[in-house]
Amino acid sequence: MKQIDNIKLKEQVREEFTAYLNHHKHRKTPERYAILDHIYSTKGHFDMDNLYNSMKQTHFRVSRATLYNTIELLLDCGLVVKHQFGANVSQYERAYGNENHDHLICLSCGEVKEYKNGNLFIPSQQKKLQRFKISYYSMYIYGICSKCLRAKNKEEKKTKSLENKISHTKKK
Amino acid sequence: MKQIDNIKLKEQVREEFTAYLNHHKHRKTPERYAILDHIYSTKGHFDMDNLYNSMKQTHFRVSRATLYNTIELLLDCGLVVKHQFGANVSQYERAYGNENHDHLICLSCGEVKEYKNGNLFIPSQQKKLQRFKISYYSMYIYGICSKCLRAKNKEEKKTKSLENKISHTKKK
DNA sequence: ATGTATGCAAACCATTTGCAATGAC
DNA sequence: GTCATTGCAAATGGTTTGCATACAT
Repeated sequence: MKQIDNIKLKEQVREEFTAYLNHHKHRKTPERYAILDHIYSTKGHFDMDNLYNSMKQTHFRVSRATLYNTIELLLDCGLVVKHQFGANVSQYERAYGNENHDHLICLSCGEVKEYKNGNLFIPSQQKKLQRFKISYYSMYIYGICSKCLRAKNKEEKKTKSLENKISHTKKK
Repeated sequence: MKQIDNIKLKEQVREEFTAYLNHHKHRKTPERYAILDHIYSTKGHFDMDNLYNSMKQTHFRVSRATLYNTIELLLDCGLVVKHQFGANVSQYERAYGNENHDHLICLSCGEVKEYKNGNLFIPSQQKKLQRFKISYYSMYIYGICSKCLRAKNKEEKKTKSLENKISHTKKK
């Protein structure tokens, strides 16, 4: 069932890409379709290194240069979205058939989690932006994740009990 | 009047920074305060090159290494916010006393505009994020700005009239 | 046949790092 | 006096670029 959905999705996406390539008079090379297909074969975020390595393992290896070229096209036609959370590498994510979601980024460990918001982007706000044609938006919420919070609390407890001991000793 | 406000703001910010430095047992060097002061002397976005060059022109020159060191501290204590819109350089922005706003980023010309939203971040949503302690958030809205939209429309009109002429000629 | 797209390797450039000298504590 | 911080210069590494070759049109 899900399998079938994904095949359908891939077809739709391929068509959209073809339309884009035609309209802009770009060539329809096998590399470009292979990359698109590969990106739409997995969910979640990826970076160029991920993509390069995982494609190398398939029968279709493409150069890094082509990867960068093609991702540029995919960004331009809106099939892929680019993120730059604090780290040095850019992260990418497929955009078609991908529900809009925010990103929770932990400032401590750097982990990025998706968070499906309700309908954050209220139509009334779109009105105010008449003079700006919105393609998409990204919401990044920075903070401390539960795991790091717990670790931090532990740490503080330790420090406090240590401080108490010291002041206790001093009093003596 | 505004002058005075800014002086007050700078004082508050300096105090907050001092508290942070004390708490983390970092040294209170003149460079660090000079950088903080400089950042809070101007509004809007800046990148490291901007900052470096504009500080070079004042009596207080600091090295790039120190700039990067200090900005790290300022990010950590929340006095500065970092943005990575599509370009290769990171953009920074002072965070204290700076109303929360979204960023409209033009995919065509790369211009970044601020957009003061209402209260986008509704308390009810915070509830759902109990397990994540929010420090701040960034909303990036990508699209085409009014200037580029107009340019694009013009272009398309031109192309169409040209196409018409050609098909007209062919018919003949 | 033409010229765009690919792959490779070199170049680029923002950021990071190593280390000697400085100065905050 | 001690050791964190500064400044300089070199290193790093993701991304871009130049160019010869391949191949979509």
